[in-house]
Amino acid sequence: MLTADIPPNHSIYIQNLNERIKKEELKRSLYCLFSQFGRILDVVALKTPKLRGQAWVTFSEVTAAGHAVRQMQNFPFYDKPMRLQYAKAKSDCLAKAEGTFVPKDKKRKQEEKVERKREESQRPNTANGPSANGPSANNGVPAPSFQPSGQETMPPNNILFIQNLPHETTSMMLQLLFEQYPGFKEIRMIDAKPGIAFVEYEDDVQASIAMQPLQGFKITPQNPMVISFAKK
DNA sequence: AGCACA
Repeated sequence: MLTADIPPNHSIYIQNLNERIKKEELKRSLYCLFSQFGRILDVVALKTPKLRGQAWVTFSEVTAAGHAVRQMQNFPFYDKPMRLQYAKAKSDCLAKAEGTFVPKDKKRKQEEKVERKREESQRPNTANGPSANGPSANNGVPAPSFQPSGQETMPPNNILFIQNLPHETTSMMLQLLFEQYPGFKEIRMIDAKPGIAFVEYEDDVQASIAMQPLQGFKITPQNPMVISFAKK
């Protein structure tokens, strides 16, 4: 089994992410998407040359990470199928919580210990030449199946915007879910736009209270719903 | 492809 000889970990390692998405939006969207599996302790994404297109999501429970890796494999996210594995190392946030966190310079020393075997008198100048990566015009990738496109960062609103619903979803199904929370007013769906819905509450606070427990709720196994505040 | 915590 080539896929992963990596032992279970609280953190999952995600690759093949859309590199055009800004770091903060990416982290927000990953948080929304993965919170269905359990409590998320941290999301890490860097845009450095070596680390772009990748992210780590750390769960409070290893079992949550396991479910995430299996169920979200190849999930189309910003138009690209996610590749998921367990992370290879423990996340710093967890190590800090356990009090076993080793600051970075000490970590370096440990690595050097291993490298001492190959002690080289001098490093040949084979290091990275000037990067030949021009700003390649990211060949326009259109209309993904799941495109949060900044919605997560909307300010609170009494209307919620729901995405990634299976096309067979009815407003009655959604009502059963959303009316459990106080202040519920109505569901609005648009026949010409399957897969999305608007849910109205009396006020912003009630809307955000409903958003949290229903975030990532699955009407079918393939459709964790993605909830954000509607645009004003 | 690429396994970090700015």
